[in-house]
Amino acid sequence: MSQTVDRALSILPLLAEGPADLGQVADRLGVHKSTALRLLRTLHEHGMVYRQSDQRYRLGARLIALAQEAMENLDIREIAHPHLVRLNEQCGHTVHLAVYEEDEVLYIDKVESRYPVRMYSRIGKPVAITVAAVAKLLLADLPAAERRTLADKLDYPMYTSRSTPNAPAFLRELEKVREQGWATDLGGHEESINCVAAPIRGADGRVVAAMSVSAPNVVVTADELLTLLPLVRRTADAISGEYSGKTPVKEVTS
Amino acid sequence: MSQTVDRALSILPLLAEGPADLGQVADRLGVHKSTALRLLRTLHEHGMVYRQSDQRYRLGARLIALAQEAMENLDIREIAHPHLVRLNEQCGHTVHLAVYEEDEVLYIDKVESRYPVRMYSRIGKPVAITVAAVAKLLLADLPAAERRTLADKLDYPMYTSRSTPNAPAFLRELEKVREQGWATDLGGHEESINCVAAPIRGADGRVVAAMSVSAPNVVVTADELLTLLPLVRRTADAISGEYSGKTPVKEVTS
DNA sequence: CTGGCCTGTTGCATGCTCTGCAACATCCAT
DNA sequence: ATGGATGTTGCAGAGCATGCAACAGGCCAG
Repeated sequence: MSQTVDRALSILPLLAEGPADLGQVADRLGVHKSTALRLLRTLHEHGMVYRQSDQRYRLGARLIALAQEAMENLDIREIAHPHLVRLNEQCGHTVHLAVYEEDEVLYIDKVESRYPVRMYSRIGKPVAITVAAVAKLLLADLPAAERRTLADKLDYPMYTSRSTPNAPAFLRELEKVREQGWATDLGGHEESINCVAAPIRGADGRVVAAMSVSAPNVVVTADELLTLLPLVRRTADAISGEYSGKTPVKEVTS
Repeated sequence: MSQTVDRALSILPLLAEGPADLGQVADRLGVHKSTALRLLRTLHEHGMVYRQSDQRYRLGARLIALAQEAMENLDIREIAHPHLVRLNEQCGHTVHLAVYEEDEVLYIDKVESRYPVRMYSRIGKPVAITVAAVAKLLLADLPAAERRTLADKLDYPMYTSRSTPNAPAFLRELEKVREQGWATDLGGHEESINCVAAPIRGADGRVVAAMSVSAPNVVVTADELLTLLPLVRRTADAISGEYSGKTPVKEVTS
């Protein structure tokens, strides 16, 4: 809607791929160098980009700090965290918390496995949306029409032979997940890693977040992991209860 | 430099304080509601802000994802991480890695203490710049003029009775840190927590990052923690060596 | 040393694009 | 129903971003 801002913001994902110099930015934006320079300057003043010693630009520190504050403002996270920790203490595996927002699913919290083998994932990282158990739960709760639109828009990378191959298969899976009220990912993202996930619901019954327990085959088999399902669901329900019960009003001392 | 972008970006820190509605945003920007609306719409299209169910805006998921990528692009982090883990295995305490950028110091990596008592800090969180040991190291390396300018600009919150009280004291402390090549924070941020920190230097000898070991009084006394100094310095030097040695050129497959 | 080439920077005139206004829409509480 | 919130749209005017061209500075090769 606003051309200038639109262009400026387009610079950020571009720089996320790696540092770039003025010329490269101008080219990829399709604008004159001087225009790109002024946009970058403005971004710089706000700390959104940083100019490294070789004069190239990369994403700046303020961006990281803002994202940090953004995550701390998500109150599901605060409420859920102690529960996640407790679950981790009980089962020992990696526990994740994720939310859906505008065609993306993001991990917003994580408690590491106490086993030496850890999986690669990071808070803030977008989830493999077509295969992750938490993603299935979050998407399964969308209205059917929206689900279909989104499913068509997605790519279906074959991380492994058990990855969701295409939109129809994905929609069928979502329907199943929707009915059973929980989800799994059995080697769909990484061959040797399995997950069980359960939904966290708000007062109105809508899914506001999802949590999962993940473990590699070498630690527990998929079947053994599935025995944890009741525990995971109980934890998720406990969080749901607390989230719905407490006043969702946040007092911010500004 | 660019008014429109400037205004749009000003919205982000504003929303970081907490969700706000259109009117509040317009007021605090000093613009007409319709203007604020269009800016917010543009931010929304880029996923930088999110409109929650009560129509208020808050920071969006793309911001978090971008920050995530930004951190992954910092190569000091990749190089340092295994060293930090090893140090943590040796001493058991919380290990932090931080960088300075444009008047801010940020934690960019952390390995948690293996003791049950943990300290509150998060990756991406800005550091208490006037007291943290890592901050002192990073600032002590700036040119004297810049140091003075910055010191004047800062606030000096008295977190504890041992916090740095004002600019002159801070500059004196920086001078000392600069000469000795390491730094401590003995209860300057939280009464019962002490840190020892050492600098990580690039090929040109400039400090590019700083790392610290932190532990609460209840686990080890300040004196005991200080005995770890040689180990911390050795680790920092090892990282420095690897960072300088390797080709700093980053190949990006675009 | 000197010339060419590359990248980043500045001043300026043009006109596109952003702005504020006012009217409208919508919702809630009175 | 009626008033007053809040969010939204169309429009005309002008403020501001744009691209151009000229300049500055670094780097390499000759």
